[in-house]
Amino acid sequence: MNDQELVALFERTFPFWNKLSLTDKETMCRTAHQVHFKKGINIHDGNECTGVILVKSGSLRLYILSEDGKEITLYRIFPGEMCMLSASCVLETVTFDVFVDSEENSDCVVIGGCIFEDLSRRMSEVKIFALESALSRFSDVMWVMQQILFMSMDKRLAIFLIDESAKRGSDVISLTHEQIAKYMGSAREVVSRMLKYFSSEGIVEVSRGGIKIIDKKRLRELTL
Amino acid sequence: MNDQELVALFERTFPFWNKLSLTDKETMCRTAHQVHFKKGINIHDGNECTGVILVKSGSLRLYILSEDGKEITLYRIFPGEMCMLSASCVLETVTFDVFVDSEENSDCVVIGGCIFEDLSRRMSEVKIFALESALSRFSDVMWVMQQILFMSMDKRLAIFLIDESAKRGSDVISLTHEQIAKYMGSAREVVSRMLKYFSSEGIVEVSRGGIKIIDKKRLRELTL
DNA sequence: TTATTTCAGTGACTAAATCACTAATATTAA
DNA sequence: TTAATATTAGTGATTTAGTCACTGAAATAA
Repeated sequence: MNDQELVALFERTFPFWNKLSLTDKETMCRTAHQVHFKKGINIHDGNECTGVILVKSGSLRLYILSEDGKEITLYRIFPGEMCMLSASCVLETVTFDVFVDSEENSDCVVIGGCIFEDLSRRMSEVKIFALESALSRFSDVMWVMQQILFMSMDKRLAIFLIDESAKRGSDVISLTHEQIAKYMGSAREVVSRMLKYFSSEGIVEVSRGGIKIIDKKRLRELTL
Repeated sequence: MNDQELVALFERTFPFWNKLSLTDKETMCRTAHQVHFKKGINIHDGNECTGVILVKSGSLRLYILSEDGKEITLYRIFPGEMCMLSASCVLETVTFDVFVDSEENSDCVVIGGCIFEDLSRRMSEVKIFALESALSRFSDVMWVMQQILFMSMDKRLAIFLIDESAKRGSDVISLTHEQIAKYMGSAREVVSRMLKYFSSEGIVEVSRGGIKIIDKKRLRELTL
């Protein structure tokens, strides 16, 4: 990715881009790291301030982690999207630890925390953008929490499968039960058993590493 | 509460107060409602934009509600604190519904949503304040979620009792099992049973409408 | 004092998570 | 091409927490 492409990326990601001084623009371009993350590695672990991560390709998963290793996926970050919560130093009001993993081989641009922090201190537009970005994820997280806290497993799994199939534009979902459980904040065995039930009802067809939706109508009914 | 007191309240609540124009200050004072809420009534229900609520006395409870009536308390608001999430129109990025009840007879000052909205559109300081206020609650909510999702009931109850006793500065906690269950996002029966167990272990003493902490050391150990 | 409401106790049941293990399928290395 | 290893899935048993349906005790109001 050359400088021109980087500027174009920043321009469409940051609404404040054109209000920046030339020096600031230059600094951002110069200090931005282009990083490739291999599938399955940890990118951010709540301790250091990794910075603002823009996803060019692949996808990231942001989650919270319990002492005994249980993970709850808060949301996933797809190409064109951004991860603001990994820039904890920019957002002093955010005090909980999040973890970010790459789900696939992912190409990202990382803007160092202190660069962004400095910018946000000097320019209210930048600060507002950072706060709004973080806050909009609050709503995503609350949707996840409402699902976990209020909905039955069959409904949640149905919602997940419908969403996933829509997102991929395919009736085949290539995920292991383990992965699905992680995304849903549940356990593999629970997902396996529920999929077996769905399968016995002719709603899906399960095979190693994949689920095929057979009866989308029935699945939709389960989401109501 | 007279005008002078109102100004003093605004001054210590809103860091942007002194940057407001005289007209804006005047508008805020004139339009602010002083409201008394009776114990146990619903103040905000996610539909309308109630506005920014400042608590002078009493306390409010902010919670989410499931379709079948289950409540999860996100946080409580005490004198000197403020509720920004009830001003949904100011925060377009917040899309989930919250409910607010008065826990006790409470005296509040309510600033209409549109007044605050107008202000936050014109002045970035106000917008930043609104966003930061909302975002700082994000962290509170995540702490609640981590408790519900990751901790066992005995640990959670121990934490709750320790917190509550510290907050009241007393070893006697005057709450019903029902109330405790609501605060903890659990069920009355579960709380009752766990309190019975604590009581059998000599950690607490339970009586109608109250719990007395006997062995704070043991209770603290449970929170680890 | 009685009636009603509020609060707490309890057994039975259910959902989901956890544990401990087996079996099947892929992948890698010899 | 096997054999070895790793990954993925299946399953019964157990535990935890939440739900349901009910009883009884205590407080408050009529």
